Amino acid sequence: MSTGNFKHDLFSQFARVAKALSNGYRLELLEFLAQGERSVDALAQVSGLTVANTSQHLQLLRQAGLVINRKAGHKVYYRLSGMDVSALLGSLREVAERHLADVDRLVDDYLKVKDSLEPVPAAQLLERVRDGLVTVLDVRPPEEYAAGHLPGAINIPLAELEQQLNEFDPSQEIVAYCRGPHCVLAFDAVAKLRERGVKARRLDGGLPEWRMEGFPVESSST
Amino acid sequence: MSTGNFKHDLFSQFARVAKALSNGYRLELLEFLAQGERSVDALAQVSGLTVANTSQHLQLLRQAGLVINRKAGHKVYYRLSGMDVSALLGSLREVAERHLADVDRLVDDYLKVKDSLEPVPAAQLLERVRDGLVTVLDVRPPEEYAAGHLPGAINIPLAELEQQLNEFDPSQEIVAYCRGPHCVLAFDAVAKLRERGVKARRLDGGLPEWRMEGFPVESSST
DNA sequence: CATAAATTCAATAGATCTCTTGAATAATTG
DNA sequence: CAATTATTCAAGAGATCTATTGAATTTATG
Repeated sequence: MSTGNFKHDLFSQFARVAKALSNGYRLELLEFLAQGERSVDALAQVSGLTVANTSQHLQLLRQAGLVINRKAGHKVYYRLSGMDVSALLGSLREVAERHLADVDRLVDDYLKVKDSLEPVPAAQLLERVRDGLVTVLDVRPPEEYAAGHLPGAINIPLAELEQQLNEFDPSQEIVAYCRGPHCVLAFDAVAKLRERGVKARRLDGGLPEWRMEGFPVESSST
Repeated sequence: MSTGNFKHDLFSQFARVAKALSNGYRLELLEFLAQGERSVDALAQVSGLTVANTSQHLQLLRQAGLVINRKAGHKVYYRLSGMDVSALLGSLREVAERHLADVDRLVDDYLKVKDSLEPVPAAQLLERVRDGLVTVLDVRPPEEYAAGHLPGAINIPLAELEQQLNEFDPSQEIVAYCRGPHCVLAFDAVAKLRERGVKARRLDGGLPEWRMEGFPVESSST
């Protein structure tokens, strides 16, 4: 593999990492992994890929140094190799959003509410939670919530939000979050809550972004 | 291209950007472009690719939103579409260096001096330059120097350094820089200078990193 | 120890990427 | 306007990537 040309060899290695990111399904897997550790078939389920295919993608990600795995019983659990991987994904997202017209169009089409929903910055949320001014709502599936969530957040997956709407105090502001900046769950949750007259906003970013800022993360009994 | 699945479509777009980065030659081209605007055949020369091939790679980078171009006379000049692209490349570099054993080995093999050369952080260099304590040395080719360099830096390409060694005041510290964190030019320059008893160190990062920190950049008459 | 569950391995067809080659296009120069 | 220069276009061969399939491996369970 080595050509003896330092620069070329080095850049080929960098390219290897980028190549691992160059497939939509692998990026989806990485977003799931950014929520916390998951087994191969859990990932296969959420991504909609076959198990064998998921396994192959995960191995490729591992060879690129983006994820690591551990064996427990007859399951294999994968997770991100570090927070710098989340940072890299964030960088990729940002460049795509800023320079690709197609992304802009997509986001506009699907997240139309976007403009009307000024997101709450992480640092600001932390203050408000301390002052008891807001309720933090985690709308991800329970497994992801269990693997790690914002301190004090309550977990109501989007599907169940409808039923529990009347439990909310309309005077208390709700801040919802999910997997990341483009995760639709939080958008939908805020829309639903507002329809019912509940004051609701969206956190700027999801759990990985919160974690990257160095803020505390709570997790349920493992 | 659209599947109607928002998440999938969005991630496919992100993957498109990563795909553009998934080739060593394209990463090299991007590093050159991070120094400043260049024409297609200038890039073909420095990269060692044929012109047609270089053009193809550049078009792919353009479609991914990473570079933009302008036509002047019968030349086409390409440049990065923004500083966020430099940031993305830095993120990629960092992840690769931290999690890929091959990169570690490469860097160790070729940049052995690394440990003995504590690099100077950009902010620190700025202070020292103001106090007149150091001479800043740009060892890149003159075209890249002309396109932008650190304020007050003198330009002596590595090849010519040998001849001009006795011009340096041995009591004055030299800080050398080139294209980026793994650019060998600065490493070699520092090694050469030290051999001759000149106090020399390396800047932490190259011009793109300096620029990203928001420090001033000087450029010669265009 | 046989069976089941979770993951990986191996082989393959079809799609995509990359480099080369030679021609086509556009702008400049004499 | 013909010749030159810089870039892009188009087509094709060979390499690489991706999803599928079915078998192999590893660990737990009854």
